[in-house]
Amino acid sequence: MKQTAVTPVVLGLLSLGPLSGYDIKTVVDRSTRFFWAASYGQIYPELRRLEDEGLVEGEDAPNGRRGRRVYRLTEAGRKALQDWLLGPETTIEYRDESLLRLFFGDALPREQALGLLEARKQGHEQYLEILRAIDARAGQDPDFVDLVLRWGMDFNDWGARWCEEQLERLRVSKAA
Amino acid sequence: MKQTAVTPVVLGLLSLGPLSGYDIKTVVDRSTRFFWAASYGQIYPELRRLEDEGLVEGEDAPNGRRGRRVYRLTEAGRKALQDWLLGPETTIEYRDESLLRLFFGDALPREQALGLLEARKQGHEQYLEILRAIDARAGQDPDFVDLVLRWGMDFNDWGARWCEEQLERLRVSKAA
DNA sequence: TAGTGCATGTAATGCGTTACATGATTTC
DNA sequence: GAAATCATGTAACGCATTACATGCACTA
Repeated sequence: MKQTAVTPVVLGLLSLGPLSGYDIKTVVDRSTRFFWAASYGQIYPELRRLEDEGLVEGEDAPNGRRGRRVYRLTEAGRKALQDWLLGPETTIEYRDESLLRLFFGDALPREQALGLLEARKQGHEQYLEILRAIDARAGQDPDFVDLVLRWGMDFNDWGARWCEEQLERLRVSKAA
Repeated sequence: MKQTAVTPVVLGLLSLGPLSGYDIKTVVDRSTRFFWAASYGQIYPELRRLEDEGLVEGEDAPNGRRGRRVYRLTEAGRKALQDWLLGPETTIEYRDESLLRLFFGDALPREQALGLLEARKQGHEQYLEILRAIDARAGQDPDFVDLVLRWGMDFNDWGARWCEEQLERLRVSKAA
């Protein structure tokens, strides 16, 4: 079975219930996009491909005259999702621009370099607020969906504290 | 000035001292690749582009008959790096496959889903070991290079603990 | 009736990785 | 003398994003 970056998201979201391509994009933008984005240009072709492979089944479900096609996971699709979940990890790729900046902080006067740390801290704090807002309106999400949201909040909380600690440490070592 | 993903790494690494394209790739693979990768296919064309723009200067420094070209940052290049360091953040894109798996953990029987968390924990532990090994042989790195390494170790330490805590919490809630 | 949201889809573009080619030098 | 490392470079490929096109339905 062919795998691209979008395959597991589509399969995974459909495991939570039937969705249209548009729905999938909407849900992605409200949830996984924080650690796994997907665009229309990937989603629609992928849905057709998965249907050809028998992993999902599409059904026309128009709203009045407006077309709409809803997909649901087949048994084979659920199996494929589980195989992926239990299989070996393939993609290990992070891109953290703020960390890259920090890494080159020595190219800046000390005060401005510390500003980079301060900015990172604020980034964490803002992120935490966004996630808290999502958390507040989150109803009864499945356990592991909830777990990942919790991770996001805990991580950003930790990250903000870490920056603060280092800021203090570096300010002291500068004074020394 | 044109910016691609590889621009800041090249400029940044050259700010620490003159390097060849090959050197840059080697250093990247030992340091930034954890949060910012780069390939030969990006590095070599980028060096020429940056030279055309006057941000770096290349000098032939062959070893015997074997060609070698070493680049150093110009004043304009240092300025460009600083501008980037202080400018607005552009790329915010994470890909965390392990988190994506966790997110869809509900599609698995409970025990196997908890295995996903356990696997993530082990991932953090292994990563931590790798970084500790780097830390041990790290000599006198610049402050902020050091800071980022420290971040990596602290983050993975935190991550492993977090997984452990959640594992305990979920095991209890299951028993309830 | 104008604007927003629903809904599907594709073409162009840009970019990064992979794989390959070439050859010198060092090390075992 | 074979293997690993140094060193540069490019072409092909795959993939994801962006932008665009189209049109219905609801609501202020």
